[in-house]
Amino acid sequence: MSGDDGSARRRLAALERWFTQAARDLPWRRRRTGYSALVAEAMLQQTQVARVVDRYRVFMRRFPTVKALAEASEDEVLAAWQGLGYYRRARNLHRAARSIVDEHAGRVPRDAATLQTLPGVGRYTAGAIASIAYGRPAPIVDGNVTRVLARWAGREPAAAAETWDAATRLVNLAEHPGVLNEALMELGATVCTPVSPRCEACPVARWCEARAAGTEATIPAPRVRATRTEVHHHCVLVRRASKVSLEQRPDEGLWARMWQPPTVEAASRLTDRVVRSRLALPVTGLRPVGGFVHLTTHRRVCFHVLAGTTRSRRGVWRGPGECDDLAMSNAHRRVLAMGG
DNA sequence: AAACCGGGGTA
DNA sequence: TACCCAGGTTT
Repeated sequence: MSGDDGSARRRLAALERWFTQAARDLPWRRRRTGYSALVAEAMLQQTQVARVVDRYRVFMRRFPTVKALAEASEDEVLAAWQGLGYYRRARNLHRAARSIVDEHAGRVPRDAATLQTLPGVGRYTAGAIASIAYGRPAPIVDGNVTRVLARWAGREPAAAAETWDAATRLVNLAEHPGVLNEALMELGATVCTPVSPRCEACPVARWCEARAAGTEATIPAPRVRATRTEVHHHCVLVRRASKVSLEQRPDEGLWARMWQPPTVEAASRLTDRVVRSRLALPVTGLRPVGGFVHLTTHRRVCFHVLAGTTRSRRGVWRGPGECDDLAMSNAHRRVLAMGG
């Protein structure tokens, strides 16, 4: 072992010790299995811990085992994911469960390379499951790790490949790979935060180059975001008796395969009569009932909600409170609520 | 390498 | 308002 490795080991040991006493009590830390790690990591992709905690508990009660998840329908899984966003994660998790049952004897793979063959499991998620659930020395790089390592080195985040190399060196020097990996993320989430890092509470502050240079608040520099394109969704609450008509969105793109009221999409706002002319159902008494703006990462979606009636019976119909089993975005739940 | 994919908490 | 988040997939 080189002297550098020796000091690196001491720093990592300090970080691991810190984690064992500072770790938040999170539901997926109570009982560690490959399946619980898979579900948690899928939910946590681009989503903050606080938003996942309750959803994880409900999801695990509904689908307690890989087998239970594999046997569910895609619509059931999407409905359980409702409101979490990035719905492709739910479809990938569902496909991964079926792959585990069909091709891996119902056992979650233990090595990162095999894990990465599962749908929705990339290098990060594979490394997280392999290290945290199974103790393997697999590296992970997420938003937290990138920021922590950049500040530790006192410079802007390196190219991805270099960050992965650094994470690989660290995890190979760790006493407990899973503990180190979680410690790096926990540090980024609770101490080495994007704004106002709490360096006084940091177990590795005395070795931090950004701290020494006083640059911890400016690393990393804010990213430039693409501007959101504006789109207009004209949603029509088509009533017959006390029910409304629902349709399924296309297989690809925003809210793929999720449910919505009959909708006419356009680049700009349409008049009511143009909306009516583009509906599949014959609608009478069409009138506007409101609107709102829904923001996603890449779009500014202007919802224009209209209501009308029809005598047609075609399509899928649901009464108030009969939509819980259908996968629907938060925005479309809001649209339905405008129907009174 | 860059675009696309949600939604909400936070300052 | 604009930032960020236990990223993955596709082009």
